Amino acid sequence: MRTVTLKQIAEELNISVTTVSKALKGYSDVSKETKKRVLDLAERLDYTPNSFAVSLRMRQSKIIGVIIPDTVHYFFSIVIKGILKVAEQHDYMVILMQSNEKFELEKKQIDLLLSKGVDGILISLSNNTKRFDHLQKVIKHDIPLLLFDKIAKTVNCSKVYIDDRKAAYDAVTYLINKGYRRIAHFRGDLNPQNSIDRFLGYKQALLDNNIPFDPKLVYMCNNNTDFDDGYNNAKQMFEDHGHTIDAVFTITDLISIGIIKYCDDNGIKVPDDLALFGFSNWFMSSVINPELSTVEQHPFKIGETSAEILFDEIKRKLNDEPIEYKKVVIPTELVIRKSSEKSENNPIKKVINL
Amino acid sequence: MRTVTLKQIAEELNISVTTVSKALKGYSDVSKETKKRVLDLAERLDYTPNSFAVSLRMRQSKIIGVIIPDTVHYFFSIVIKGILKVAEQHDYMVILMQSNEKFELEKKQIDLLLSKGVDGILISLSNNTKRFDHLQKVIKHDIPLLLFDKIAKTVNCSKVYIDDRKAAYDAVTYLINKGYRRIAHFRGDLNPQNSIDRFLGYKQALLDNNIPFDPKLVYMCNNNTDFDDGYNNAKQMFEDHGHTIDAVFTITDLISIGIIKYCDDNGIKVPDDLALFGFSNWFMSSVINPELSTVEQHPFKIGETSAEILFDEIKRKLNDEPIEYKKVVIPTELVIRKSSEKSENNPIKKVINL
DNA sequence: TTGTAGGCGTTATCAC
DNA sequence: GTGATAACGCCTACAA
Repeated sequence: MRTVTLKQIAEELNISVTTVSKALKGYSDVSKETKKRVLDLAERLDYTPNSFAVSLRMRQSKIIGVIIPDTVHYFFSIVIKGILKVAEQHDYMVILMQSNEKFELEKKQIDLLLSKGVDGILISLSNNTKRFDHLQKVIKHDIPLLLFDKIAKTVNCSKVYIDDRKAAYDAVTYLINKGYRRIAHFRGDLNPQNSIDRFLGYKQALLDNNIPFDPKLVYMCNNNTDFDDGYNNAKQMFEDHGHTIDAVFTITDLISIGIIKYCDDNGIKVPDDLALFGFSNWFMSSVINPELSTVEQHPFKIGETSAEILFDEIKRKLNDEPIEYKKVVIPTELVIRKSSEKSENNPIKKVINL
Repeated sequence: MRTVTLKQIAEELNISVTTVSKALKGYSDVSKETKKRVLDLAERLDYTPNSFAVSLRMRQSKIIGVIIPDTVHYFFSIVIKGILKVAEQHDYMVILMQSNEKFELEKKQIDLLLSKGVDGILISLSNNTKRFDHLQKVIKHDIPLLLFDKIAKTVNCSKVYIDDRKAAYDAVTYLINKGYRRIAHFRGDLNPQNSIDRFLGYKQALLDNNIPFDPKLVYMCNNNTDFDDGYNNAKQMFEDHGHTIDAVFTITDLISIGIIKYCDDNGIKVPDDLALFGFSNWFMSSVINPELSTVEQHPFKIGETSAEILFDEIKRKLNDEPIEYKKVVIPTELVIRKSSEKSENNPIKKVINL
């Protein structure tokens, strides 16, 4: 099917392209009658403007780019959902790319998005991104840019994230208040900021409660922080410390779930023998046995907020209004479930706002 | 930063735009020297072609559209990963949309993608899509279209899917061969084809093994087939039938996981009191206790294959080669885990190719 | 080997 | 109220 253009409508109606264009866009200086004729014909021919031409002319693509480390990730898939919802409301489309945690790929994808002329970019950095020239480039091109979740503090643009340190602090404090004393931490890689911050929050909570920090109770999850890390580290921990550990605070729910598995396999009872506290509130955590206490990050909100801010910046740029970069910290919440509650008759789920 | 165009390069070098264009595209009829000068300057100015102009001129966007019912879905997030991988290899970008299982939204999104001039569309239909005019429109526009997973048999285009009926048949047959006789089925909504097909496979397996089909053993999951459906239906089932049921085959892993939860809460042992067999091999199923037997659908393969076929069609269309629609059935596999194995010393995981 | 000219489809300016 | 014209940036047949 040959796609229909303004020109065709104009010829059919024996009027000029200009008039057709104006009629279609509801300009006031078109007679009611011509306007009706144009609209009718356009409707009948199922006219849709050629978006390449519009974009070329208007210097606007109505597309934003989104780069995340991985689509197969409960957290990110919800963030995406939030972004898509807001994009839709703003009549925008979303190009999605995943960096697979590779810096080089991320860099290339930024270039691709720039060359595609997207109106803005949302990105959650890969764990291996330590240089930010590619982000500077976006800024230099004057394309609105927003970092979410995995952010870089030194880059000058808007950011949406959570306070990992506080969230971890709250979780560990909760455990301490519950009476747990020897609390281990299964942390993530040394690099990513959230791994560092959650560790620092853990440490601070101990110190603020006069519990000595023992580096021997900190285990590193190198394997991209997955299930096996939890399982294997649990094994190691019990070898190292016998059953002297009260509780474990893990950088991610998945790690806790690995621990649960190890405990299941070895007749260790959660939470009675070992309490667990995860991070992220993956769906899985609410259905596993025992249900896992964790930190809710509100990924949908993160996605929504990020997109809202980006669209605001896009609009401002269009109107030549000044843009001030925003830093939004999405509040987290502790989700208390069975894995951290020793006594039997606790409520299954209560959410604590801190 | 003002973005640099061919014209600017041309002016700077005192040559024509044409020559610059040719040089950049490696045409043979440009002197080595001019070519070098152009390339150098382009490099230095960080020239990138304006993709709107290119698209307008070439009638190609280098973008494909993907519509899925929901991003927050283990299966689809892996499909997306497969699509993104292949798209990247083909130098294509992907616009992602989600229909939220709404027909109207799906329809609107098709229009948006068409108006955006995407080179092809991959779609997994919403459960509420019963009319296909919007798909016909895509075909009429001569835009390559491919349906995956949730397909419509009557639409004339390429398709990638699994044989739900056979997969269900295999799963239930497996249970029967294991000795289970009274096997219930928690099915999905009446409409979606996969819900119907899995039910039919279940039924057929019973009949082929001389086990009478008892409609009372079929429970409907209306609530968008989620965790609660499994939990509540399990409750209902035990009320209806006491402990006379051997096993349950569920339309989705999540339903099985709801059942596991109910059993946990009520002292019913899986698999000893009740065996379970799910569908989809969600990640969760491998870490829950007991690990869940299920059907592997190979979503990554589905994504890859779908994208490959689409790009092939896009290429053929460009070259005016004939296109023949493909129907690819991705083979499924049973993943046997603990939830279906009564005796204690079975291997934790074995994959059976059927 | 280089350049001229036309056109992709749309929009904006300005003259009639 | 209407339309001619130019421009967005690029590509390419054709002329020089």
